[in-house]
Amino acid sequence: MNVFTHFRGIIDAELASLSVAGSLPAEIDTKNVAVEPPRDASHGDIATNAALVLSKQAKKKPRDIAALLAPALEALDVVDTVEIAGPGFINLRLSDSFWQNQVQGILSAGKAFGNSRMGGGERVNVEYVSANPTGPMHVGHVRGAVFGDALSNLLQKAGYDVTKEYLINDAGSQIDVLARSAYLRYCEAHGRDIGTIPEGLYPGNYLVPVGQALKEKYGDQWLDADEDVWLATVRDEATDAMMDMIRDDLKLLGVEQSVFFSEKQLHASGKIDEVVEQLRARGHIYEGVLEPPKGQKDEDWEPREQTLFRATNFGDDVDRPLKKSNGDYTYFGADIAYHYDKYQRGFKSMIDVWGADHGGYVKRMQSAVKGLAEDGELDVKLCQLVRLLRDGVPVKMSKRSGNFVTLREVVEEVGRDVTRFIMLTRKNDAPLDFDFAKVLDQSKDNPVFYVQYAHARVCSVLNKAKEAFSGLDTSDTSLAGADMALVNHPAEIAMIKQCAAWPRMVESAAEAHEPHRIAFFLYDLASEFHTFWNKGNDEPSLRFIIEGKEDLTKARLALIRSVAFVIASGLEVLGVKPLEEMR
RNA sequence: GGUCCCGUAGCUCAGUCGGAUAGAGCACCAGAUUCCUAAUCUGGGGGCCAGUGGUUCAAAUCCACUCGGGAUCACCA
Repeated sequence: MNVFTHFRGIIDAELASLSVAGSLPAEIDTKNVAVEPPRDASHGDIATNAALVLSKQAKKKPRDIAALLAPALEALDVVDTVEIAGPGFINLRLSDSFWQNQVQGILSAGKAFGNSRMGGGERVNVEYVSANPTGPMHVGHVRGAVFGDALSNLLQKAGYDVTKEYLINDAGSQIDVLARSAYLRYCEAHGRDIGTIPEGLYPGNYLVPVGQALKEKYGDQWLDADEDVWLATVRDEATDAMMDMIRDDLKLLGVEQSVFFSEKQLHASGKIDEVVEQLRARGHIYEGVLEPPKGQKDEDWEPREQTLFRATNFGDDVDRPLKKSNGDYTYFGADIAYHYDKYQRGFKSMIDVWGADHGGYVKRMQSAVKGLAEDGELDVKLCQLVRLLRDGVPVKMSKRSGNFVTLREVVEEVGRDVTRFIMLTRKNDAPLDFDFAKVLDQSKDNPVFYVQYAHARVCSVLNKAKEAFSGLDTSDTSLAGADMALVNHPAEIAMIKQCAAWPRMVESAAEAHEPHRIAFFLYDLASEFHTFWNKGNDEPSLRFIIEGKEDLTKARLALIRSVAFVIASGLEVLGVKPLEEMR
């Protein structure tokens, strides 16, 4: 249960009955009322600004409203004290027994603790990665992949019905380049000397096996043939091969999307025409000439009449072209149709995860969604660059020479779990440093290690306890029956409170579409746990296993088992496996 | 020139729908060590939240402008 929404319900009910009693106006708007943990723990466990928010509506002083509300809250069994503080905050302090009782709930929920119904089963589409199928995944793709995946998991946990999706950009001119590059390798497979790969084609060795496969499947029929003979087939074959490779790479990272949507199919199905006509019918499209961009001299710029979408009607800066000079649709044109397709498939809520270099594209896409469907919602999350380092020294990469670090290399060197966790240790729109040495460091400076270590320590204590008390049942159901009243040290209660904050964390992170908050929360929780552990060094009576006191030991085991469940629950969102022992 | 993102302790960064005395890690300073895993621990100093103005009972948070850093700007995706 989410402690704060629980009390929110109680406070709302009390406000309503004050309305009925005439102490507050009949119609009150409580949507800005917050029931949350106070920033300063000395203010208690739960704080509400209700009196402040309602002051103007009720035409009463905040502290007077607080005084109306306080008695009913004071009357609750689980509330120890109620105080009216500062300008009119109401601070509640809950009884130890209330917190102690939370442990049982956590143990019975297990890793499902924190699951929320906030989303109400609403369908959400999260599109991420969508790397061009022209080569293997490289580090630049990793962050978006991990972010999108964790965000999807997070939304799922918060009660949304999430579809993880990938758009295959298999229609653009880069696919022709891919096909020509693969064709060269096909010639090479037939023993031709291809020399150095010409500028503008993909030089990577990963196309060698594709050339081989083409040779085996199609023989020598295309040698010395015109491009229009083989291009279409090689395009398809090469794209398929690249997508297989990309799916394998993603699998290494633990990313498995359920829908792979082909841009080419979008063109072929006539969907784009359909959507453009629909926009035209709504008056969002016209033929016109754009102003040249200011401040930047572009020699090639020439005024030209083209098909434009009135993005400016929806907050964009200029209207955007839907067709290229050769009559083909622009990527934007196709993308509008793609988003409309998602909408028609039942996703009113869509999230796109892009690299930060696509930031200039956000407004026009959101404009298009608004232009097509008033109730459609598109949130675009931009992921900033990852700086790869090795012992503090930047790793040099050059895309031109094909010398980039691949996703596979990263995952094979440091592991999936470490890669995923580190990618979420920064806000998505802030740049992130990824140091091969530091992420494997086994010290508290490394958040992955620190969190994993906390989980492993709990597992280790549970094992030790079975040795200390022969026949002790440490199963979750047994621990759930422990006498939690024995766990009453302030540090223990604080530990429970932090675990109990987990459901609220899930909801707020999901609402903000910010999975990194989970990583920070886990770090804080682990930190609290380690600190508690260390207290046992100074004060042996605070250790988890107390010889001769089986009931107390069991209660403490129940507590730390809860901590482990919350950590496991959080790691699951991040797509990281909790460790039962280190190394 | 337009647009978007960023600017918080010496460094790297958190900061929830606007909420009470702005937090953490590193670094620095001072202590601790027979201990369930020392793969260290405890405590301390350190801030004009880039700046100015505005909205509000209340602003790091919202709005406007300025400064500084990055990204991007029809016919690529």
